[in-house]
Amino acid sequence: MTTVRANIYAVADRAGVSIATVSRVQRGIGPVSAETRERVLRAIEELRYTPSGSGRALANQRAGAMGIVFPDLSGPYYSEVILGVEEEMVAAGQSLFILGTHGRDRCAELVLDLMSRVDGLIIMGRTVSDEVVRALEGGRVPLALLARPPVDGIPSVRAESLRPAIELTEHLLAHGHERLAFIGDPASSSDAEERWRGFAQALGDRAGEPFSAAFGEAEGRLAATRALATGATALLCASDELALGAYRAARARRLRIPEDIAITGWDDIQLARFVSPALTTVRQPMRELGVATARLLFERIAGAEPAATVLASDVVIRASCGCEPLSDEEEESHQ
Amino acid sequence: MTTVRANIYAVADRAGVSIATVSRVQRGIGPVSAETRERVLRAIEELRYTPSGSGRALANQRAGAMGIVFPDLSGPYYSEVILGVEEEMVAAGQSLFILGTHGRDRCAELVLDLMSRVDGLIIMGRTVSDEVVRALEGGRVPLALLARPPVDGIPSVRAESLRPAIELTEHLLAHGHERLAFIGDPASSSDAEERWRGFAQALGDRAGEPFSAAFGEAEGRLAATRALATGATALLCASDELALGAYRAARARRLRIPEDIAITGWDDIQLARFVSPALTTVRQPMRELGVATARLLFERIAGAEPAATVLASDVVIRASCGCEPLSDEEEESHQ
DNA sequence: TTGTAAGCGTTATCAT
DNA sequence: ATGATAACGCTTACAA
Repeated sequence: MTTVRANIYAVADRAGVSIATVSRVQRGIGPVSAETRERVLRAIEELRYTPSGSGRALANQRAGAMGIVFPDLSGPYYSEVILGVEEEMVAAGQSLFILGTHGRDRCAELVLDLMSRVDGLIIMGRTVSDEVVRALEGGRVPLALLARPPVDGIPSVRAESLRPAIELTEHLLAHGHERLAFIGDPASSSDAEERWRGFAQALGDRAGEPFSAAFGEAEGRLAATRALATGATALLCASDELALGAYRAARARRLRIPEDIAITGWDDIQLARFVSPALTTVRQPMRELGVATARLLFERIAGAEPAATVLASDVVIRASCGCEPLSDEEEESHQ
Repeated sequence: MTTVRANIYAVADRAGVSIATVSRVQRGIGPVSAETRERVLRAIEELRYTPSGSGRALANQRAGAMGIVFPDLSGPYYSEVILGVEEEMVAAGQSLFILGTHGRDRCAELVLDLMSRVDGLIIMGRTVSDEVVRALEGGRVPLALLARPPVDGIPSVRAESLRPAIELTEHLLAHGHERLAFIGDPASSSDAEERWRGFAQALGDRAGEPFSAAFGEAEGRLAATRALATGATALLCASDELALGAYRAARARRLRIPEDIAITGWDDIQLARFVSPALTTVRQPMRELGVATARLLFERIAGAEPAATVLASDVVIRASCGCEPLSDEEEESHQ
């Protein structure tokens, strides 16, 4: 089954040349006579020769690969961001390793192992602690952080959360709400934490406490139920998924959205446009987050010291906050 | 910035032993005296030594990595499947490369390059032609196919489409529909092709022609508009995204779903439960597809000749076909 | 128990 | 224009 692979010596033998010549022909560099090239190419073809990645990596002293460590691939957010990274990497001729931590312990070992196979590493979100990040840095290859704040000198790319959170909270206030509640766990990620901070900042001493919930529809439903029990009339949720849970909690209580209870989300997943009423939320530039992080990593590898980047996020007003629904045309223009 | 990395010689020097001993200690195999081990471990720690992946791969004659080639990461389907692959790979101690083709040409080169870095490769969907697959096989490392039919002797894992397509079509027929239309492009993937075949088979000479559309909401809307113009009263869509497009086409025509027009999807994305009316669709075991393919690949690498696998898909009846909506409790039991 | 030395498959520097 | 040959960093007989 596993065909024995032809190596550069086999090709050289077959073509009656040295391995150096084969290497030159293979990579299309250096001086080779047309006739020799012809012979070598034929041998390569006949033997179906492909250079070994590890041999090449060893000789080049570079793996030609990068890695990304992410918490989970569930939901549209992570996959979109990773897709951005992937496209940028491939465009730069690099292969991309992915490693999901899935809340696993011992993932530091896995990250370390991954690190030994790449020329650069992206660490996304709350996968490993700042401590581990510090330990990793300087260890082997350059790091870039994604969707988390910089750690010491290690730059990161993330989307802004504070300003949109304030804006959204003030928007709910402007709708006349007095009892607002925050659904989400500030401890779960730096993004969630910043959204909570914006909420609290806009509300001052009226902020109360967050109704803690991990990301996820079921958790959102539970937390929202608790919030509703306190008499809240507006729910600012840290993710669209949580908001969907809140929708269900509201329905279970026979509350109308937005008349009885206003709900907002975060991320602008496809679903946000389709639920009824359409969800007011915040759009993050997911793809761009990935692209920008890949570029940041390249710069670091090249020896530059790029600054941390914060990309803009935009509040998308739809109907769940109490505003008039957007027309289809207005929706289109958002795409 | 890029710290020079300590290699096995540096550690050996520091500990005053040979590189063989360092290697033994590092991997925890072979006889080493407690005292020596101690010294070596200290040196490893002080120098922050991690074995080079490429050096190791070269000496071991195995990369310790696998790869997956996928068409795109958009939508929940691909990311879920890839997540299944990733988890299984990591559980088996393998790293995972991802390569998206995004409809690129010249991706055969990229695949070839990837192949030279891995011990096994998963090829998903319509990324590369059967021809290229054949050329790849036997070239270097074992292959496993995912979401496409086996090619020659190369086994694959996929979800059944024919039976559910027939079942769904008959269900629409049972609702009294006489003019059914298929939305989707049978040429876009083997899955779509099989769904069309099931549709056509159940309908016999009443099947007509498919209203071709790539996967995607916008395409679905266009194709559905054309289908509606022919007087169709039931639309079987090859994906949930297409079905969402069909929803919009129906709304634009002021048609009620399901009273005036029945619509079904495929995939059971999260959205399917939230649109109104809830979407009747077909659920594929996405995660399991990934897991099963990873296992298949491992078996092949181990020298076995595993058979192709077809996993079951289930029709999920909701409201868009004309049935009574499921209660929340019934929904839960589906999860 | 430890060390020596021969690969593993490339690239790159010299000679020729 | 081509060919020896020495890295690259590791694993693994085989010797001591």
